[in-house]
Amino acid sequence: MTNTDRHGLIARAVGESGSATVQDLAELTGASEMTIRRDLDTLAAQGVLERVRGGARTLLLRGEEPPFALRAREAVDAKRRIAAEVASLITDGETVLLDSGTTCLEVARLLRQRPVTVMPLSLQAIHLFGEAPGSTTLMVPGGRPRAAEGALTGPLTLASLSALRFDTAVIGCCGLSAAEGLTAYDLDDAAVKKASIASARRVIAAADGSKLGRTAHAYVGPSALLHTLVTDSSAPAEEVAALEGTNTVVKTV
Amino acid sequence: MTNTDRHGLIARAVGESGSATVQDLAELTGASEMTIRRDLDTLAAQGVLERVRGGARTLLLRGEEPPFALRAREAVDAKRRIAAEVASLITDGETVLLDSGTTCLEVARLLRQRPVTVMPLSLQAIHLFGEAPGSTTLMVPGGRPRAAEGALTGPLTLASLSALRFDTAVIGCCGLSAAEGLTAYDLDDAAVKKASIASARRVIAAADGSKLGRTAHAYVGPSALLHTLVTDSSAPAEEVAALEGTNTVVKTV
DNA sequence: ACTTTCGCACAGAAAAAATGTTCGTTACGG
DNA sequence: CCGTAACGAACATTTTTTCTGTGCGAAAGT
Repeated sequence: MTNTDRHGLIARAVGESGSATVQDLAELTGASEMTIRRDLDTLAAQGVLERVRGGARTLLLRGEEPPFALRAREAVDAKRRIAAEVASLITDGETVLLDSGTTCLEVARLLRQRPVTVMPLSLQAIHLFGEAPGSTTLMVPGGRPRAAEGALTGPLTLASLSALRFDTAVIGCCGLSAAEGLTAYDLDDAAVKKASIASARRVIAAADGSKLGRTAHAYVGPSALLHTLVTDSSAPAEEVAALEGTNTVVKTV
Repeated sequence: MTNTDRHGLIARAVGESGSATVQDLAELTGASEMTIRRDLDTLAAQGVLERVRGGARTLLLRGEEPPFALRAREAVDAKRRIAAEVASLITDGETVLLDSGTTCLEVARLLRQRPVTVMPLSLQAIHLFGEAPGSTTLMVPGGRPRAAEGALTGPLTLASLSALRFDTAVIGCCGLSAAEGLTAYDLDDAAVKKASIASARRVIAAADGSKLGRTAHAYVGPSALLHTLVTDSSAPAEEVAALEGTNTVVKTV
């Protein structure tokens, strides 16, 4: 049991039951209470949960966007596979616009060292490219970083997007359905996605199955804007069929 | 002797004599040749020196800008002191534009956790703020990162600057004299500095003594544009006097 | 006032990084 | 084409760092 495993266990336990005491978690993981306290502090700092005296409480159940650190723990395998497929759809030499979100971050990992021009819309992805200046050309959009992930939003971001054109935009989403279209948790985020789609010749959406058929608050646009959707086999079949009816190519990995 | 010490020794040895063999360096540092090879690979990746068969060669003596990783090793103390003084000149609540360069990076370290709004012009500084989202508000400018430091330049950067106004701009420079004005190594960099100065109400230059009286290729503007100059005691006295004659307040730390 | 929880400080344990050695492979100079 | 020096991969060892548990006094809640 590594510390990361334990963190995962704790995050899941707290997330499922809504809250947990330090004692419970110590018993569950086999670690000492002191260790659990340290873990909880760490996870609280990451925005995974909220620290309360005696234990911890989940941050969900409030209609808010799940914290990035929490989302990053979910469906990692599916995201990796989806990202691999997306990366394979991108040809060397292309200019690529990379949206924020955990799936797109995986795509960023795969694009490193490849001869493409990339403009990522999150600080985390920018870090990835900035640290290993390989054959990839990096463009940084302006903006104000939002939340733990550092998703760039605001007028500067929109201005940067409107000044450029891309071969491909890789878009993540919080909700997607043929009926309700593409939706995001945050209005600013939605505006950025809208502008991203507008400045790319080809739009690839990367969304694991849990996103399909779901609708979030902020509307981005109709699903017909997407040229390709890459998802996994957990996607609801009827939703996939409906999306294919709107001229979107659906690839299931 | 830590590995960092050894890296410093190697960098200095190669820098002074122009080149060195693996054997020489192994003898000098007391480490094995394998370790030296690994060190040289590391330093080469950082852009401190160039790897050649049998040893390493300096990257200087070619009229180019000294690599960032090399500059970062020089005059660290002076830079820290200068940065501390600059940070003390900035009031809580201000909006601050932070130029690229090693000295400004030190200022960035000191501004973390302080309640100010900062827009750094280098990726390295953006990383600093991005990782510890304290009470500091971060703004990211657009642009193309240049060189190892990730100094942002280009039309996107200029557009970001022209869209905003700042209370204070902290400017680093490669050369500064009362007669020749403010100069930079790179034309793009100079353009960014020019725009930075234009969009700030107050301009603070941070330059250790070695920069004063020196002139680089790209002209930014007259020294009178600077409201305050923070430098250290190694600055040539006549140059300091001349700058004070152009309405610039000079602070020596 | 009493109990529980916290978190610091230290010591030991575990993990990670750095280093040295060996040895087969590769590049350069005759 | 061969010999020599240099290189770098793989492994063992050492060093450093990080993680973890325990004891104890302080702080928070009841």
